[in-house]
Amino acid sequence: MDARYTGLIEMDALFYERVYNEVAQIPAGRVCTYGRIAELAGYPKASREVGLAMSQARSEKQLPYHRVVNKNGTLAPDYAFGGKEKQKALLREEGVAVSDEDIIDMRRHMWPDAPLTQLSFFD
DNA sequence: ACGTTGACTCCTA
DNA sequence: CTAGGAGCCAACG
Repeated sequence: MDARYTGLIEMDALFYERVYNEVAQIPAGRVCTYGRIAELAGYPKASREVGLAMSQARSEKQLPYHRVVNKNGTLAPDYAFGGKEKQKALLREEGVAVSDEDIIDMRRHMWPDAPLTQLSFFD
């Protein structure tokens, strides 16, 4: 445990490793949110750090980080992929429905599946 | 050591 | 739909 950390995260390298591990498991045609990845990595409030991890992952690791989107179903900012069109194209190739307004239908593509208790009785 | 800054999320208005 | 604020926490200057 590195003393310089506030103590909430056990070890940055381990957290990042878990994040990459989870991202790698997102199936093609599905997407996941930063917050959900953070939860799966065992650190529920570190959604921003997941984004940081993505920005640092870059090319060496071959991660499907285009499948990580924010909770509203909107795409990453332009500078991340060199334009939203890039990420949109990647997702559409995999069968993810991205609207022309760059919105993903999260109810349909979210991975893992949302808890059943969240599903409406009237859907 | 401290202020700022994010590939974030949540809540209000 | 937008706008602002708060909470979040590692990274960076």
